[in-house]
Order: sequence, then structure tokens, then C-alpha cells
Amino acid sequence: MKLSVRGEYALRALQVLARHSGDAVVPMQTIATEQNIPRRFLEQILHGLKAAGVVESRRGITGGYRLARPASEIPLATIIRHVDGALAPLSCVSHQFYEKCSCPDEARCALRSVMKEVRDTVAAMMERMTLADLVARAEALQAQPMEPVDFVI
Amino acid sequence: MKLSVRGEYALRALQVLARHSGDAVVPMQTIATEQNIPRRFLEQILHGLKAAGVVESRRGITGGYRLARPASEIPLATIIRHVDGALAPLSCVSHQFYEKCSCPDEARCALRSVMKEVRDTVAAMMERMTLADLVARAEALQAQPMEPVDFVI
DNA sequence: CAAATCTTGATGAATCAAGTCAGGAATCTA
DNA sequence: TAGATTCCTGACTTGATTCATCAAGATTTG
Repeated sequence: MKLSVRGEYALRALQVLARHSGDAVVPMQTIATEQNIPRRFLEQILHGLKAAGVVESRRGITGGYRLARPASEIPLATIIRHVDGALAPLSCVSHQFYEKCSCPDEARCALRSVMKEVRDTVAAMMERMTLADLVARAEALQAQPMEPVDFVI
Repeated sequence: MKLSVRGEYALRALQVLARHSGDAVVPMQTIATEQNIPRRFLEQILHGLKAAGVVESRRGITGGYRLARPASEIPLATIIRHVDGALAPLSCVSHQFYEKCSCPDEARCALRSVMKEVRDTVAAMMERMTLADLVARAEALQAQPMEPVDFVI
């Protein structure tokens, strides 16, 4: 798994929506400003996530986006797969994005066997972790004191 | 971590060299033929691995490549990093290929914290696994019976 | 010297990543 | 109803990267 800038933006944007779970919708401009994401680009990303059924939108002056399901029911795996594709390091070990590779016998390819373990490990982690967990972790990190950059009196 | 075709070729080629550890050198053409890798492309890849100190070469009619160290001392992590770069899903959590990301406070970025765990897990796996392990696994898989594709009498 | 090999550097086509743009459609408020 | 604000749609641009291919040179052995 390699996260593109697009994927990073998607996760950061959804984290904002997860944090505002109570609100009706959050306008895109708010997300763009808060997370410093180019607005036009974010437009494209959110539209993709809507097509994927991850978010819902509302038009007009009171418009914006919100999560289509509770944050605790949206695993990071789902988002990453929609935006950046396979979690697997090789597409021949991907479940959802499987592609045949060039080795003669997949069933007995040592490299494939190793990469399958990597895939399974990463997929399990990303499947377990949800947007709600991400928000919770952000709050926990916020609670920590600022790094003592300059602590001399 | 996402493995490019280049990275896959590199690992497969080195697996051949590891298997022929006794031999003086293995000519590139042998590797290219056995693993079905375009020769010109393999040339480029092996040259890179030589610059990285992973393989040694010998010119002339008896020329070829061999591992610069015992296969058991070459972790997959080393190879992948040289050919495909960072193991981390985000460069802001990479040790060797660190790049600052756009979030305001890295130390308290939830996404970074999660991806750091992924990186640590993947890096540990790839650091532990060596070329020798890869060869051993290939042999173990070879020992398995052929898949019963057609078992009807 | 001839043949096989690695060495070096250039080149090329296709694809992708990141971002931009224009014009349209929906929705609310005055 | 007008106007402001928002999302919707699809095309486009720019630069880098990926996956190679090629030519000419250097080295080594028979």
C-alpha cells in the first residue's frame, strides 16, 4: 500500500466529516480551508467518495457533505481501496484488485507467498481501524502537551 | 509499500543469484531467460543493484553477477528500498525517505500515527526476511504436490 | 583476434499524479 | 423571482514516472 496525496487528502477530509458527525452537512470550502487542500482537487475527491457511497451530499446554499454511515462503520481499508486501489504490495496477491503476474506458477511462487503475508497483515490493520478510531486517536494526541521545543527559562 | 515491476524483477533476479550462491557468477542472460525478464531492462536493474552494493559483477566472456554478501545477510527491505524506495505508506513516516507532509503538526497527526504503525509492521517483516529465507520458502513450495488441476481417471 | 559479457548514457512511448478550468444545476434567502 | 452559494460534470494541462529499448564502448577468455 502506498498512499498518494489524493488518498491522504481523502482521509483527512473524511476525518473532518467524522468529527462533525452531528451536523447536517459540512461545506467543502470549510474542509478545504481547515485541511489546506486545493478546493478544485477536493471537489474531485469528494465526488469520487460519493460515487463510492462513502459520503452523501446536499446542494445549494446550505449544501455540503456528510458521511453516509456512522464513522465507526467506515474502515480505512474501504476508503483507501476506493481512492488509491489495492492494499497489497503486488496485484497478484490482492483480493479486490487481483491481476495475474508473470511468474510461471503462482501457487508456488515464493515472492508471492511472502507478499501475501504482508497484504494480509496490512489489510487486517486497515480493516480494523475506522474513521471513528481515527478521530479518537486525534483527540488523544491533542490532549498531549505540546512538544517542549523551547523549555529554557 | 508498493512493488513496481522493476522491484519484482529485482527480487526474482536476486533469488536466482541466491540459489546459485556456490557458482562464481551467473550471466545476466541466464537470469533473464529463466525468469522471463526483458534483458535490457534487467541490465539496468542489476546495474543499480551493483551501485547499491548488493551484487558484484565480472566482465568478459566468463562474466556475470553474484551476490556481494551471503544471501542470509541481505534482507528484502534493503533491496526494496534501493529499487522502489520507501516501505512506508506515507513519506512522512518513512525513516530513510522522510519528507515533511502538509499537516500542521506532525507530532499530533492521527493519520500519521496510524501509518507509522503500518510502516513499523511492514518494515519489521521485510527486515527479518532475507534472500536466503526466500530461497528456502521456494524450495518448500516446490516440495508440495502439483495442484490437482485434472485428477480424473 | 573473436566472441561473449558487462558498462554507460540516451531515448521513447505510455501512463499516472496532481491540479486547474469552465459552465451548469440545485437550493435557500431576501 | 433574483441572486448568492453550493455541488455536479467532464475535459484539460503539466510534469514526472514507469517500463522499457538501443547503440557504442570496455573487459575478459579461448
